Amino acid sequence: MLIAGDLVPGERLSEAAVSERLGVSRNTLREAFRVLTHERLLVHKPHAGVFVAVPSLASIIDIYRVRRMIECQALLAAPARHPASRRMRAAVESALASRQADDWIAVGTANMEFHSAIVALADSDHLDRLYANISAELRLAFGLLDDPDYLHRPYVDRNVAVLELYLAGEAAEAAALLDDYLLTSERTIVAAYARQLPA
Amino acid sequence: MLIAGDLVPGERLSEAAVSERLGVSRNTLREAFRVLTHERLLVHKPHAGVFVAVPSLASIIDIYRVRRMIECQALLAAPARHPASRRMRAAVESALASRQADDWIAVGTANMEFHSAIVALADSDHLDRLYANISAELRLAFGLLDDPDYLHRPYVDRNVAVLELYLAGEAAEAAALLDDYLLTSERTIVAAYARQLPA
DNA sequence: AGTTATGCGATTGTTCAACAATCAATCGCG
DNA sequence: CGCGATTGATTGTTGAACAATCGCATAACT
Repeated sequence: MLIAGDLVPGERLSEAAVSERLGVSRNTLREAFRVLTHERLLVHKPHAGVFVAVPSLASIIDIYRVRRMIECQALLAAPARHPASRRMRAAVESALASRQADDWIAVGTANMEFHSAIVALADSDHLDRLYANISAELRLAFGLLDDPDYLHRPYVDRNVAVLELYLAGEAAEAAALLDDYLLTSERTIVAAYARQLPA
Repeated sequence: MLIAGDLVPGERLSEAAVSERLGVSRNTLREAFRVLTHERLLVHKPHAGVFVAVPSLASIIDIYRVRRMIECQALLAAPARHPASRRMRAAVESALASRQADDWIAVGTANMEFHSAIVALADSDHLDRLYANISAELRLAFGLLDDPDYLHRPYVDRNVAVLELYLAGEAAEAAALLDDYLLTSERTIVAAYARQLPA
């Protein structure tokens, strides 16, 4: 429900209401709340309840800083023909197909899968898990701005270019392109976010 | 108890026993177990219970890979005279004092604080949290090998050198030294670990 | 004898009900 | 109109209960 955008950031989640809604007991629900809070998707205010996290501007900027560091390093240090490159290719093709069908939410998830595959190039469980968390948090932020076309369209072709460069063995160029790409993406999101936040 | 080494990796934690030992109810304890499991300090086997995590060799190698990537990047990109440099200096001095007193556990925690401060140079909440998790996991591994002298002694002087270089504005040299330092540290740990594991 | 079924005991998974602690909003009062 | 006390609702925590599941020891069988 959180990553599907069914829940509005900032919304308070009553234990009684949600547990009845989901058909589980309060105690079981609290266990789930604890881990989701640890994943930063919920925030827990003692004696006040849990709320759907509202990604702050600072948090978004932080996320992009981490993404640039991790994704670019992963791409730079990746050996040629790493197994994860199959995932990259599959994600790119899925994005292209979804763009053809004008399904921009699918394009968005395909793009995120592409970046997740890039991180997988580093062969690190810890980085994979960190990236999964970051992605979920970013999804929450995306849910706030509703214009998937504008958000995801420009990056399909860039992903193709990054993939081509990497497959051609030009890792440094691929990383540089990715870094620039992430910077502009960050700028777009931050702008849209700042525009919408005061409202 | 986990990071203090009171619990042996692999040990099973009975809900009833631990809840009585700590004076909390089973439900409350299960909430705690859930987040500690999410932090990788415990492992949860369905219908079998939770166990103190046993850091695998693969996990240790992974941790060092992540450390090299994050710490070196943080050091490289850090602006001069970053606030966190005070933490670095304080940690180094604490380590020196503890070495004088032959308190090698204190030296170990001071060294870890030093590296935590390096990560703080990146000004990233997400990286700080990731590093806290990694540190706890590493502490668990250290608890398995009991020779704090051998594990921490060689690195006090290296930390001094890294700090000096960074403060002198030679970030690249500092990062290079740190990278080499982490590589030899990893080698030492892995060797000691592999030596002790079969027993 | 060795191996496979079987039953038992113990532990986890989950729920429910209850109560204390705490917070927020309402109401009353100066 | 501002401020403080009271009330109401929600969270925090506990204890007990029961079903589901697993590991193990016993028993049966080839």
